[in-house]
Amino acid sequence: MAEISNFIKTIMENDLKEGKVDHIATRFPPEPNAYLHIGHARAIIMDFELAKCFGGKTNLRFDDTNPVNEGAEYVDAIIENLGWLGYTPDNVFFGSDYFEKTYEKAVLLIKKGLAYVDDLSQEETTAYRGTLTEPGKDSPYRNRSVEENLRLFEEMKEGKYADGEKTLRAKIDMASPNINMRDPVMYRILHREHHRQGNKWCIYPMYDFAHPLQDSFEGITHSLCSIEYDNHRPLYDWFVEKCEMEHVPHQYEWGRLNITNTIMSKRYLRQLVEGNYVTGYDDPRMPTLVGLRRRGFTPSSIKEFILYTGLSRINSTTNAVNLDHFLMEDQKMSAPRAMTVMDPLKVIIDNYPEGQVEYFDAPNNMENLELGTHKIAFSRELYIEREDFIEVKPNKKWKRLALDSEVRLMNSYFIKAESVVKDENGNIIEVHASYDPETRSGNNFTARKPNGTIQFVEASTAKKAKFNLFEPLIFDETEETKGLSFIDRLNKESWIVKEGYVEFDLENTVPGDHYQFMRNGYYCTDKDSTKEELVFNRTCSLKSSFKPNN
RNA sequence: UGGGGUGUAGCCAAGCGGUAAGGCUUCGGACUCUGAAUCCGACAUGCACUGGUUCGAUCCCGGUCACCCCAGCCA
Repeated sequence: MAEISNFIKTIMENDLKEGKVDHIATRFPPEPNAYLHIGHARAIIMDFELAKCFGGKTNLRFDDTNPVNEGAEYVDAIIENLGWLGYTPDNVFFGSDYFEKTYEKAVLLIKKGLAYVDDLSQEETTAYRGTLTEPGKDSPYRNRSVEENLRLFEEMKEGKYADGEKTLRAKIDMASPNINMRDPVMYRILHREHHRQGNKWCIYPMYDFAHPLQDSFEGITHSLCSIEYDNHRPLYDWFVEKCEMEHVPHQYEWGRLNITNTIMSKRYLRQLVEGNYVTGYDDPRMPTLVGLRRRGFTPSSIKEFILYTGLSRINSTTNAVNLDHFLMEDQKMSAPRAMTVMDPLKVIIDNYPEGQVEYFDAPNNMENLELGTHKIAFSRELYIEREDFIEVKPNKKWKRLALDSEVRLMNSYFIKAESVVKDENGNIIEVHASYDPETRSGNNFTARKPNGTIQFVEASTAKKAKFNLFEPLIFDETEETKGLSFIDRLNKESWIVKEGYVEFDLENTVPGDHYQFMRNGYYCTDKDSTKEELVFNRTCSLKSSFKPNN
């Protein structure tokens, strides 16, 4: 695995060296309200790998301080995804586990005169906050006595007030140029059932108040988050200090990772699912972990991608080919290689005995012979890829089949195309060819060089298959689509299904199996496969230096 | 327009005062029972721009420009 190296690691090294910390502890804090995607994978991998570098620990902490959208089904999915990536948290905690302790800290702040109960409505709060360029003004309730605040907060907790009627706010500075410091709300009233706490609470702490406390309770040393929280760091530090936290965690930010032409925001992902633009969160075109998995991405390919991509404080958009590269790197020595025909054209070997079928032993992976061999059938009737045949060779660079020229059928014989049969519209429906027994695979035949090597499948034994050829969801970014909503920019032609054949050997394949279908690229068996027909998702293509025009 | 963050090649990204790592992409060439893979080779006199300090600046200082984030009782 690639060695991890980035500015956060340097910070950790220095903190350790300078004695600022004596251990490293990180946490991955998802809110259980969405499926994890590749962006989360980066956070997970960084949190775990960075801690691992120093023999530290990493907690999984569900940030469930807002009962509105959160649910247990996401908890299980997140734990499962983490396991898939190969990580076992040292602890699994819930932010809601700390509600009692968090409440006590809020009381402490009230007692210190640093928090107050506010009666302003939501609209009024917004108005009082001021704008980016104008300072806010103090709430008329800002100077209530400690006793009154204590009583009111207690009453909030007891459910005496309706949602939105009151809030608990930190008393900081309504004129701060940093809007996050203008008396942020610490607690809001929400008469909602919590997925773990039930109806025990009707006040819930806000992220800004809860998060630093949770980090402290757990002894987190380096609290890593994305760059948009940069503005919240002063507040994070303020709460840690004013709440007199024994352990002092620190927040560090990094830039978000985007992939070209895909959408990562949970809101948009949800729209794609709910609008039936995709078949679900595990649609192979989705950037979710379950989607990538179904498409054929492996945990190690994702890890390598993340580790090689690195990180900085810049929000970056990596080209999707980078992802493909690491998948291919991961698969090339381990995925069995097999022949397929996705757009079949019948070839009849006229000089091959009718009714005879012979079998060849083909290596599963020419570069890794340890993977063993499989049987390839050969007979008088075969299918080749339609694009691998042309009547008249366009130029000397054409490396496929053409009339009067010879190619090697991979793992079997040389064949020479002799004539074609066309239908009434002039389309080629059959190619007649001859084979040369001398050129049998394994004979080390060197007397002639073939024009090239192409794939084939034996007609009577091949199994039907469907190939989902698609791009990950593409969101056009052109001049014409500028300003359109993301859903209107969605390229709906991004899923092409081809119906063809695979070698019958793949009959015993299981959903999730990986193959390289030679020049067609890497594929993964889909769960939609049936006994009659296998379904494959293209995971990534190979590079091709073939240009049809040269 | 207040505050904060960030600008190193087509895309990521190291570098933190001593003369621009690495990966991906791209382009040549060799090899090939995959037009793949592999192997060789090429690819920033330049670090947003501009002044200054210095023997020396991508690194330090000043100015300018561009992009991103912040006005939820979301996280």
